[in-house]
Amino acid sequence: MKDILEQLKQQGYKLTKPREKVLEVLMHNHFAISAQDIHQKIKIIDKASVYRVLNLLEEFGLVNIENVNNEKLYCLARDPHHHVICKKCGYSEEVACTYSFDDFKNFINVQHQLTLTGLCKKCSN
Amino acid sequence: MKDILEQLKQQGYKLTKPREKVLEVLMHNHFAISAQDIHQKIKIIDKASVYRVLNLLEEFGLVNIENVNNEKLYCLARDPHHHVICKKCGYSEEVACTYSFDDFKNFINVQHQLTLTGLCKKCSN
DNA sequence: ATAGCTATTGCAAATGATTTGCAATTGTGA
DNA sequence: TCACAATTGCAAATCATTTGCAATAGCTAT
Repeated sequence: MKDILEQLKQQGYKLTKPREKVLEVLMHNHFAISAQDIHQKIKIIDKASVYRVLNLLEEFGLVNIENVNNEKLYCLARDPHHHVICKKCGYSEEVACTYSFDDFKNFINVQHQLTLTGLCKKCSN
Repeated sequence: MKDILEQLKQQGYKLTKPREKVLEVLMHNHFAISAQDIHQKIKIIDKASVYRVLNLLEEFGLVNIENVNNEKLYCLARDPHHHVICKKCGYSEEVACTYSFDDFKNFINVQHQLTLTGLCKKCSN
């Protein structure tokens, strides 16, 4: 986490409580989590600020994003991996990222976002 | 298109104008398009109905979905492929889908949704 | 330490995509 | 053609995310 905060600081961004807190939650949460749920865990921080921090992290490619039920789920971009997420209950499991891209001729700064959704065993009964 | 409508009919769904019109737009549009833009092209159909049709198609796995700027983009699921989409202007190009999944032990009915976003040449100046 | 400048925050209100309740309409099978 | 259930259009509600702005808090130089 220090790494990331330092990295941001080097870019001229201040080291603030919202940034620290949101990163803390992401650090301790190995699965994809929504902005709403992050805010739930750190109510001291305003929801708008949670969104602002997440957008900053996204801009720097520091988080992976997945979309489930019209809501973005965030996860720190450690090793490239994704999640299978149950559409009903939200249960998820890690999946290694095996995707490799050719270079894009006409695009720069391409980021990918893979969302795998399905029904977990429990919910499929 | 007849195929899809027939397929739905076989499942007990009625053959209605909204379903026909939305499919028509998707047929003629090889790139990812938003519900809003679909509605723009067929204003006779209510926006709510456009959404209902799209959700139905999604349920049946007949469309691929990508997420750009908090908005879902739909594309008929013909051959497995995706799009690189410019975050700024919306310009997009097709990309073959090279993703292959292992079987999932604890999930069924897994669908994948891959979104590639970046900046196109024009917008990167 | 302090002062001062600017980035960042919290708050409340706005936005915008998507969903929903319900009465009216329409497709389908008899 | 009739009757019934599914589906629509409309308007209002939801819900995630964004934004304007005044107040606050980092950071740098003194």
